[in-house]
Formats: sequence, structure tokens, C-alpha cells
Amino acid sequence: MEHLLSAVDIKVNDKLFLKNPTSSELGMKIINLGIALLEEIGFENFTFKKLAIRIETTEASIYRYFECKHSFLLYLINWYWGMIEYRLLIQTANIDDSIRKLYNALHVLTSVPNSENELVFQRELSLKSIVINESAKIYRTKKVDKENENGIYLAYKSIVSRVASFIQEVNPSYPFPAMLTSTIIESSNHQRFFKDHLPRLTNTLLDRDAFENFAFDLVNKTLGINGTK
Amino acid sequence: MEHLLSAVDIKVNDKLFLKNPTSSELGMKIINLGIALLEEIGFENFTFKKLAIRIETTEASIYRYFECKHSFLLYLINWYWGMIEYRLLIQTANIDDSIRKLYNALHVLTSVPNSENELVFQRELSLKSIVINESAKIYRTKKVDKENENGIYLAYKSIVSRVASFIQEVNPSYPFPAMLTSTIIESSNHQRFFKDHLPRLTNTLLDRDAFENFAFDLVNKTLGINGTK
DNA sequence: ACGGTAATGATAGTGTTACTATTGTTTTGA
DNA sequence: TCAAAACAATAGTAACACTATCATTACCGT
Repeated sequence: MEHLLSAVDIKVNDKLFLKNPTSSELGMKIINLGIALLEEIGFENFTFKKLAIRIETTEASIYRYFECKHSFLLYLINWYWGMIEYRLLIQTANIDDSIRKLYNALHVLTSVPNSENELVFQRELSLKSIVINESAKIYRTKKVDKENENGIYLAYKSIVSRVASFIQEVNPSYPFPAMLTSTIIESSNHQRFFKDHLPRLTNTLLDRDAFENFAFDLVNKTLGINGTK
Repeated sequence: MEHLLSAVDIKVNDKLFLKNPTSSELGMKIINLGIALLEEIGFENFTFKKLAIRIETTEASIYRYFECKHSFLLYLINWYWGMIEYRLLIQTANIDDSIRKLYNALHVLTSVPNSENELVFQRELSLKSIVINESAKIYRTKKVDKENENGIYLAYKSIVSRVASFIQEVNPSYPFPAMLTSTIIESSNHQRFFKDHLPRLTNTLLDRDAFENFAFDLVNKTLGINGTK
């Protein structure tokens, strides 16, 4: 009953669920239809009741997998970052050229995978849009410190420190590698939100890959790379 | 009954309130104690009931001023951006040197005003922390498009386009002025959040003004300025 | 085929939230 | 001083975020 969601197994912090949803059919339904429902109506309007109706089960059954809807969203977001880290690993493995390695990492962080060749996992695009729209809502909570103690943010942190280390390889004297990395990650997400809803806040009206170009330009100039993407 | 909140009058979109809170003592209590309560317990736990108890009035009375708590938060955030725009105006007025003008704007966007000389308004620091912690929760909502139609985001947009125009003065060929501006604004906010809660995501452990330095470095190099702050 | 265990379904219930409605009292400003 | 506006007091509602209980079904080794 494993691997239903994806081709590889992505481990998610087990404090985020009561019963592993990948271990049963109902669990997988909760995830798959939960992602769809979340994308459709947003976290504010999302309830376990509505999800239960959609997958023809009961609220109580869903509560056997997840403590609350907050944990459910955290689970999905964690899963997403686990997937990004997986992709990061693959795209930067066995590459000696530091700059190339950094470029590949940036591509993973900033591009929207197109469904044809880059999409490794089902529902990845839906999940990305959930991360863009909803993640700030649960990160910036009074619970954040307790959750951090439980290791909920390890996946995200691990991505940041990995990419920050690539930056340091390229330019050892640059003083803000982690800040630059997390700025690019967060900026990627909110620029895509702005693009869809408040387009005057961006310069992306014409170009699909504008953000990626922006980010490469930023990194090249900030680190003093004379490269072309 | 005007000017209770501040030395100057900051106009807030009048679709955000039912009755102007600056027009009465109760209204001002709602704002001032509302800011304090929001900062204390966060938007999730904030209710008009709790606020009513704290200011010794009733829920119904608060609802005469604000349609819902969502609008209340939007009102505060809009007020904050109005204030930033005001400060932006002052700090960039009558300055001929484009680079100086941009630097001053960046300082307004990225610095934490210290209470001694830079704090123009009461409760500004509380408001800033509310903007940092809560604004993503109401921006990224299914309501955003309707609110945008009502002009709720004009203050924010106006700031972005003003600073973007400074960028274009400094470097007319730079293709992403709005994107760079909104990235710095958003990054400033989330880096400050990370600094408090997930410090490994930043490089700010030692330096209070690390983000400001990061942002100046970014802009200097991205726009090809050989300047010192 | 049997019994035990885990998973799920069905139903009900609780306290809180986010409001709305009504009615009576106080304040205020022309 | 009198009418309108503002506010207080109280009650009520539907939805939400769960929790509890108990019956039913599926599965698993013997």
C-alpha cells in the first residue's frame, strides 16, 4: 500500500499524523481528495466535514489520521518540501562545477515544472499552489515555536542550508547565503501569487519564466558570477 | 476626535469599516486595544468577544465599526502601509540624487525604526509585528480578487510602484523593478519572522541590521551601483 | 471455519466562533 | 429640550472543530 502518491517514498515527520495516511486506501483518499478540495476552496473554508462528504466517509474516520486540519496542511506542505529536497538531490548529484550545481538548484526552487517531462509526482502542481497560497497561514502562528521543537521545519531548513552551501562554494566571502536562499524560495512563492492576483506588483505580465530570470539575474550579480543561465 | 492615532491623518479605504473608528472614543479604543490584543494572541485566537471584554463594551458595538475581524485586520494593515507611504514621501522629497532617493526608500522599507528618533506614530512597532505575522493570512484568501477590485491594495501597490520608479531612475535598463521592490518588502517581513522563530533560515544571528545590509548589497549589485550605503 | 483485532461507519453531542436581531438606555448636538 | 445617534444588554443561530460511543465490517493467523 506504499508509493501510491509517488514514485519514491518521501518520509514525512511522523508527529504530523496519528495514523500514516499512506498505509491505507482511505488514507490515500484523504490526501488526494484533500489536496483537490484545499486547492478548490482554500484553507479557511476547508473542513474535515466537507472532505468526509466528498470521499464518502465520516469526519471521525479522518480524525483517526490527522489530529486537526492544521496538521493536515502541515503534512502536505512537509511532503512538498520533502519532494523538493529529493529533486534537489537528483539535480545536483555528481556535478563538480559549483556554478552549474547552484544553477540547477535554483531551477528546482524557482521553476514551475511543466507536466510533460519534469513532473515527477502526481498532484505536484496542486500541491505547489497549496504551498503558495496557504503555507504562510500555518507558519506564522503562535504554535510555530513548539512545532519547530518537534522538527516540523527540518525539511525546509535542510533545503535552505543545502543551497546556502552551494552559494558558499561559488562565493565563499558572500555573507548572507542562507538569507539569499530563503529570500528566493519565499519570493518565488509570493511572486507567483502576485502574478495571479495582484499583477502590478510584478513584472511578469508577458513572460512565463520571468521570475526564474529575475532570480538568476539576482544571484549572478549578487555573487559576482559572469555566467549565462 | 481626529488624529488620536497619529500626528498626521492617514486615510484608509472606507470600504474597510462601517463607521470610521477614528471618529469616536470607542472607535479609538477598538483600534488601540485591538492592536495590543492581536499582537498578544494572534489572529487565529483573536475574537471581537475577547476584545469587547477587554475594552468593556459589547461585541455588537464593535460590529458597528467593522463588518468582521477580517476587515479589522485589513484596516490595520492598510493603515500601516499608508503610514509607510507617508514616511516614504517625506524621506524622498526634494532629493535630486536618484541613488540617494532609492537608498532612503530602502531604509524606510527595511529598517526597524528605533523608538527614540524615528518613531513617528504610536503603536507603530506593534503594528509592524502584526503586519509581519498576520498579513499573509488575509492576503492569500479566496476573497483577494474581490478586495482588489475594491481598491484595498492600492496603498501597497502605490508604494511598490513608487520605489520601482526610483529603481528605474537609477538603472533604466533593469527589467524587474517592481519584482525587486516587492521581493524586498516581503523578504524584509519574512526574514524578521524567521529571525525570531526559525533563525537558521537567516544569517542574522549577530547583527541587528543584517537584513538591511543584505538588502542594500542586493540592490547595489543588482542595479550595478558602486555605492556605499 | 473461528475468534480476535484493527479499521471504519453511524450517530450524537459539546463548546466556541462569528456573527445577527431586538430592545432599552444614555449621550449629544441643533 | 428633543430627536437622533450611539451604545449596552441580552438572546439567538448556524457553522466549525472537534470528542465520544457503539455497531459493523474486513482481515489475519491458527
